[in-house]
Amino acid sequence: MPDRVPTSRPGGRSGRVRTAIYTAVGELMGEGVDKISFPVIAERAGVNPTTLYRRWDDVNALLEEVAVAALTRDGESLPDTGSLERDLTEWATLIARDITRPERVRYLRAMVSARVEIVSRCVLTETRREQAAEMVRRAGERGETAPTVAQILDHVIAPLYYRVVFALPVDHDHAQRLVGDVLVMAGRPQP
Amino acid sequence: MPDRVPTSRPGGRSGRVRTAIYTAVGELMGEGVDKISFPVIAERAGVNPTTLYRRWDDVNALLEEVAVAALTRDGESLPDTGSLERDLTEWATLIARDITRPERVRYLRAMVSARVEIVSRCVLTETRREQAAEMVRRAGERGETAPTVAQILDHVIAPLYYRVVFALPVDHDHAQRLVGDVLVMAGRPQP
DNA sequence: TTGTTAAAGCAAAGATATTTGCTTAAGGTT
DNA sequence: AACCTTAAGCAAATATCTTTGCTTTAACAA
Repeated sequence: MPDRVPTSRPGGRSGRVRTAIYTAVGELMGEGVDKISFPVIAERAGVNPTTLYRRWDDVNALLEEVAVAALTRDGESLPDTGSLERDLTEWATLIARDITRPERVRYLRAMVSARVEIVSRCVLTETRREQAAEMVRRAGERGETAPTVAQILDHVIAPLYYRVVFALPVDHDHAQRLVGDVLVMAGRPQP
Repeated sequence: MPDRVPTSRPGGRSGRVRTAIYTAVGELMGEGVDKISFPVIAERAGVNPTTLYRRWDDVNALLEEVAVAALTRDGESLPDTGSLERDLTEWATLIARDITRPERVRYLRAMVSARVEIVSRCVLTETRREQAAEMVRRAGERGETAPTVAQILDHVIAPLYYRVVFALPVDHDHAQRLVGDVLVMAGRPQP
């Protein structure tokens, strides 16, 4: 073999350490600790601070990574009830329940905060866009008139996130009302 | 005189110092500086760091104060064109232009960030609510059918802020489309 | 197994941030 | 103008974070 390719090694210890760090961040976020620094995270994770300094540029980079991981792995399977109204209502209700959980709120706020990469924020919104598109597609196949994907994002997703982020009340009734509203626009000619 | 009531004294030097600090924060925010600490702000303001430590609990408290001040004093007078559609369109367009300015985006993100007092966030949303209520009231007086205030907040304001906060495009056309959408719901029976 | 190497631990040095006691400046009052 | 008081400035002490060179551990390949 002429050359040795340096191999990265994600398994084993490195993986365990990363898991410990992610868990520590999650705990601290959930507890509302407001002085989240590398030394603090390291202590909670039972890991040497140097490891954090070597692996991430700064605390925000780490927070971003954890937040994306937490916010994108949603076990929620997409509703498929045979009716767009019911699909949207279930979907919106699930999202409402999900993003009002305290750690989720903190993650969301962290994602939004100044120094997080724009691409990471797009990952979040992109997931919702794909889900909405899928439900609209199915509705179209059934011959239902449906709002556009943009309308669903603007009038169902946006209000939910807006309210969470600005600490306004969010619940099932609200989610349902949003869906009712957006369905009224279904088929409205787009300029 | 049996007792001396300690008097606060907002005028003069204290006021100048506070102004210098607010200005410094505004500049640093606008420049995208990401290591905003008391020492950094103090240097920019030409003020002693101790003053900051004595006046605010931490950097976030100060940032919050400045952000609220910046976001609530909007010179925008409320549109009053004689038509709800035009009022809303002008209003939404103004807001869109306003909140997409780089410093505003940073202030918004700062407001949203984890450690800001909930009451402060309410100040922001409350202003918008009052403006919407006023326009709806006028529309009612003219006998126009109008969406509810909640609908305007959910379907016009929320999408604008959502998009800004998640780094999605916002412009006049978008604002106009939102207004068109919300007007379709005008008069829809609320559950 | 055994060797190689990426990544973690350790410890000391360096840089920043934060606190604290005291001094000085300047509004506001008499 | 002379005084009292709040708040700012200053400087030294302290705590916390961040970097760095070196050592040790343990995953992976031969």
